[in-house]
Amino acid sequence: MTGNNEHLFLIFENLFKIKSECSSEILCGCGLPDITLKQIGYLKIIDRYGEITFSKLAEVTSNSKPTISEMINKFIQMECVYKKRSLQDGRVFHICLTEKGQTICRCEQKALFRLTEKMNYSLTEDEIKTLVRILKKVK
Amino acid sequence: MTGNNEHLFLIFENLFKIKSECSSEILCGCGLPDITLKQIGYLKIIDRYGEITFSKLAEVTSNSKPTISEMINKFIQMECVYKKRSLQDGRVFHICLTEKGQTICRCEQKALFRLTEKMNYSLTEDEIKTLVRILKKVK
DNA sequence: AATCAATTAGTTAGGCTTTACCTACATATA
DNA sequence: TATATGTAGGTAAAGCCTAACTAATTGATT
Repeated sequence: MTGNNEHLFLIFENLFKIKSECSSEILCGCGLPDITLKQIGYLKIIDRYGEITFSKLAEVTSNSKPTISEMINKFIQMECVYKKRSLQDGRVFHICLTEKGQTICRCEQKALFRLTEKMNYSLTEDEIKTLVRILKKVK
Repeated sequence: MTGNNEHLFLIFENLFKIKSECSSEILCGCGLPDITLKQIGYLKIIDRYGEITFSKLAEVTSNSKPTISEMINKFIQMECVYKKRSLQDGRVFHICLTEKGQTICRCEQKALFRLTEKMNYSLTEDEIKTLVRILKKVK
């Protein structure tokens, strides 16, 4: 029992390490070493909406509009988002993620995808089926 | 191939989600919602040394000594570390992690351990052996 | 239909608090 | 005297705010 758990721990520690190396690599590739957790959180909200106006973003993040203006200006400098003027209403801007912005907020998913690619590469089709069958049971 | 990868992705996404729920739970349990990544980084350095003096910590983190004093005072308030006066030299203090401090910087390991416990609980011994055998191959 | 006031979206200016640093100087112990 | 740590006071950046501004739209009124 304990021996098994020990083994499992070491095996999964290795897998988690591989994944976190992938995500560090992806994030480093964006060239924004000083990005903060808060900023990533806001990028994720923008990603969730696909496109969002300043007012709506102020509303959903419970911030004032000037705070959002400032934040978005910084994001534009960082090349994470861009502004798109609305055709219906000239006062309105839609905030969209750039490629880089998407990479940052989907970093963990991309890293996980790389990990599964590595598995696909190292394992046979049968082994993968067995793996899926067993791990499906874990709740 | 692609189908397999898709399956693997979903299965592991679930496992990673379970683990990250565990680590959030552990961290929330510490009652320090405003702790920063920098602070956690410094706690990990203290953990690595086991016990460390102010001067040494200033040296290894490339900070000035007053910066360390200030940081440690905050950590003491947060109940993450305590000071222990050296018996050999009354000028020297050793900085040690409290239980809470250890919990914070070993949070990811504890979460991984909880995940493997869940696996142990959900799977048979044979399944675990198969799992270990297969996953050992992933590089 | 033309116009002008009110409303709305976003910006600018200026200010506050906290984090995370610093230097210069003070205190206690060796 | 030299060394370990502490105190005082200061800086820059992050992340927030309010008040006042500009530009576009809406809608009531002539």
